[in-house]
Amino acid sequence: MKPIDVMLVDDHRMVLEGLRVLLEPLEFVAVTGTCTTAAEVLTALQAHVPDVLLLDINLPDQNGVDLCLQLTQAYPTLRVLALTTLNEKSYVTRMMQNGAAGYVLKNASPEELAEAITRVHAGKKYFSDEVQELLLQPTPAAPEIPVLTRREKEVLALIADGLTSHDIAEKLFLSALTVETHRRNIITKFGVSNTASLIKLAAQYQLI
Amino acid sequence: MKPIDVMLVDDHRMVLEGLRVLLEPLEFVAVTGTCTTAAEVLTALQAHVPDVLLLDINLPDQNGVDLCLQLTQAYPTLRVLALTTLNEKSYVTRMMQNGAAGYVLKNASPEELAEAITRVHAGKKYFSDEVQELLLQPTPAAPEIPVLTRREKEVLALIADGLTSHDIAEKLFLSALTVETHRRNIITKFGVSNTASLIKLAAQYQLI
DNA sequence: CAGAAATTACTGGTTTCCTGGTAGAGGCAA
DNA sequence: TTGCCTCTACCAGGAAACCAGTAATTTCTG
Repeated sequence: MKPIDVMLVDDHRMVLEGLRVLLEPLEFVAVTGTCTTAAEVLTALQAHVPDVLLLDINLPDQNGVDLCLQLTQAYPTLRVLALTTLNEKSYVTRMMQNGAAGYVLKNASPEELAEAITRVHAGKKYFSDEVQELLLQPTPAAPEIPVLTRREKEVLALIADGLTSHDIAEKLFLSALTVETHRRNIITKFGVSNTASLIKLAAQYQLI
Repeated sequence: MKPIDVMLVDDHRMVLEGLRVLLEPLEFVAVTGTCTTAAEVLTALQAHVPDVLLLDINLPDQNGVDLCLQLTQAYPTLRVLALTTLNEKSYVTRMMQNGAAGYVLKNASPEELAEAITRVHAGKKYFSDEVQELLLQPTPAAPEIPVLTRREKEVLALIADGLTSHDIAEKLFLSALTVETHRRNIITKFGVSNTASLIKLAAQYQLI
């Protein structure tokens, strides 16, 4: 039986060499190439598309999340298996949305790597146990960040810088009464009743 | 001539295998052991102290910065060479303060690794080029964060939550005039003139 | 082109904040 | 025991913010 054709992608040569060594005893796996950059991957796949690609997320010239999308669209038979230290839900979901077939952490044992390669090659998904636990945890709801108009954003920034409505009016060539109206509208949108909690929320939402 | 006795420490086996492979061709280097945790290192060094220890910073059971101090104090002949992806000045300075003889990034070539090992074994220091550049960059001055008393912190938090001085007085069982005085003192300490910029700075300094 | 949204500005009022000053009591450290 | 710091509280007044309402003009979008 033809062994699974595997290509390795990681920005560190020592990781690539280590992977080679760990996969070498597996008779059903054949490591046919290694790359340290996204550019190298793109060039290599023009000549030869492997069955499975072990793909790090941190690459020097392009992040692995975007590269994954690019590759899985261009080569539908390719199975991408993320191999990373980044155990974060947002990375996992984005990689899967971009066509990855699996997500493995770098602390995986050779046996786990072998199983992951086998499963994704067979058309199945594979996740490290830790990653599965992570995915099962509820995602806190994103705060309802108010939508501000262009002028409101300007006024908010100046409020946060400590300017009074009178100061802001002078700076923006407006009437102080106009600024007061903008101020009122901003406060209403944030659902607060004074400047202190307005600025606190704006800082939390990184609007200032 | 006796080859340099080197021990490798990293939480990922694939990195350890990769390092082995990269160092194997070097006749003046002998890899005598590998460890994936701080506990393993401590046990191994009781039996045998190498000349040079390649030490990752992220370990599962103890961080490499503290381990470095522990090891260099217990084994004065041991040369510790940090090997990490963490290219941050604070890590570099802390590792060197804790007795490390060198700091190398994981993107180093085998030649660079060889040179680093040789130099630290000879009693010299070694830094990757990127690390040297990093060390030469000026460190931005830390902001002068005001020191608040216990009561001031309480009042500040409540101000940030949008309470008026009257509300705060009720909540803390104080006179509103007392709260006004605390407020004035806080504003003076921050060197601002209104609540908006007070709360913005407090958020920046992570005091609320 | 029409309708909606944004922007501008106003009236009149109340509430809150800020400023400058003062001072006594309690706790703590030298 | 003394001196300093923290906390408490007060006075008076002006500045600023907040509140509720209204409305015309400009810009944007479908």
